[in-house]
Amino acid sequence: MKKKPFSEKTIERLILYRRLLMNIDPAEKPNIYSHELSLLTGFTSAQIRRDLMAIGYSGSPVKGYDIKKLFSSLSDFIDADEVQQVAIIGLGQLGRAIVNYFRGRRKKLEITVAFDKDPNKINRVVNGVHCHSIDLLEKIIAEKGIRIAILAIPEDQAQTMGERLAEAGITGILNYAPTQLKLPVSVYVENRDMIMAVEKVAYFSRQLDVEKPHESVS
Amino acid sequence: MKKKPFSEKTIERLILYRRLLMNIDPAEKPNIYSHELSLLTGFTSAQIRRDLMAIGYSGSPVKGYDIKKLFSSLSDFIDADEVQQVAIIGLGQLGRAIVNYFRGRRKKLEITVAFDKDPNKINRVVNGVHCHSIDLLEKIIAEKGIRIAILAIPEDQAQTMGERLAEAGITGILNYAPTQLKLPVSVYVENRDMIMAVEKVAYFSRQLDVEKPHESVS
DNA sequence: TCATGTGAAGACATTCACAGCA
DNA sequence: TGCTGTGAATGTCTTCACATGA
Repeated sequence: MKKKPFSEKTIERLILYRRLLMNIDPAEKPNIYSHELSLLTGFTSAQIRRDLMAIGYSGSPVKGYDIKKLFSSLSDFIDADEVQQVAIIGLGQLGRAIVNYFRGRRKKLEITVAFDKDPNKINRVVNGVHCHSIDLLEKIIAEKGIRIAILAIPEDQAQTMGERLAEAGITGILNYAPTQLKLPVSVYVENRDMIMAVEKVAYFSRQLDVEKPHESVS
Repeated sequence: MKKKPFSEKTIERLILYRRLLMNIDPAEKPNIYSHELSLLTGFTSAQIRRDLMAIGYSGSPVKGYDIKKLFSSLSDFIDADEVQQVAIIGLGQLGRAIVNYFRGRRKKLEITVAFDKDPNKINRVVNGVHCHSIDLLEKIIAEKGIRIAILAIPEDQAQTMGERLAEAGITGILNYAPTQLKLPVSVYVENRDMIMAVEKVAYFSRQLDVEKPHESVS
């Protein structure tokens, strides 16, 4: 009856566990211990046991976790039953890179349509995805029942486009524009500003340098 | 004497505050209150006051925060004194998109060199950045004293390249490959796997849909 | 009056440490 | 013996709520 929602951090870890398990052949290695997952992920083994407990998966004290079953439990939890369609807005260099990189990587997620305003792209297939005029956004999203969008457009258009997406029925946005979208709480927004990411890395890199200025004298 | 380190989340917020202030003309609007920043960011005003307190900036109870001074305090905190150079590894579609997007956006951060193994790119200027052979990685990073790298290469090469970077003196890596890099703690790694990001958005989007299935009956 | 700065409380997340089991 | 599952403890982050000051 009581379903306490999972935190963003927990979800990220669960997604990571699954990705790591993908690289293991269950025929070669059928089981895995929490301390092994700890080595692979960098999280503590207690953390991992708690996460797996949270999705209701149980291992065996003798064999650890059954990789095949754990993988499938994680997938049941992470994925929807049906394939979730994703729309990408903006087929500039970044948009095309994302489409390219994404295609075929996940069974239950598919970028099925793109939107752009460049006439050279409209009604053409770019990197395997059909590109429509941005004018048809609302119509096509409604027709296809799409709920997820990736925003890869310049910042000055991001807020307006975010609003259009929300209005069109999108409930999840992955935003690559360096803009803090102001949208109703009924839309989940994940920001991936690259500049901020570099700034953050630069900051922490610098902290490490300060602690241990030159490793020249080893 | 005691400097308790800033958390990643705090740093992210500080970077965001600065970015938002960039969009405000101090001539038009010289001051800003914490509750105004709260509206812009979505964080509570108490949170914002604490963050600004943490970097030692004080506002006035009457006028709030002086935008010009706050901006400069934030910059002093976030930025290094000198320009920090950044190397990008991999000039595929994603790498070029990043370079393109990044150039000239921040005064104290500059992508000064790229590496690739494609002979068609080596020794050419791509999107304004000189591309070197990956064979020269260690040499050029040492010569230029670069400490920050962006990894935009396929996952099967990411771990090896991460190790080379660490060995070459890099202390901060922004990793776009879907790989959990195993590197010494003396290197700060920020992962930006796009697939994981989409999976996360898909998950939370779905949670919202479940709570409020169809907004058709408005 | 209304905003800042902040001690204290509260919420949330992680780790400890051990019972229980095969 | 050596793991999982988990109550309890600890640690971290966020918010509350109010003293203070113009």
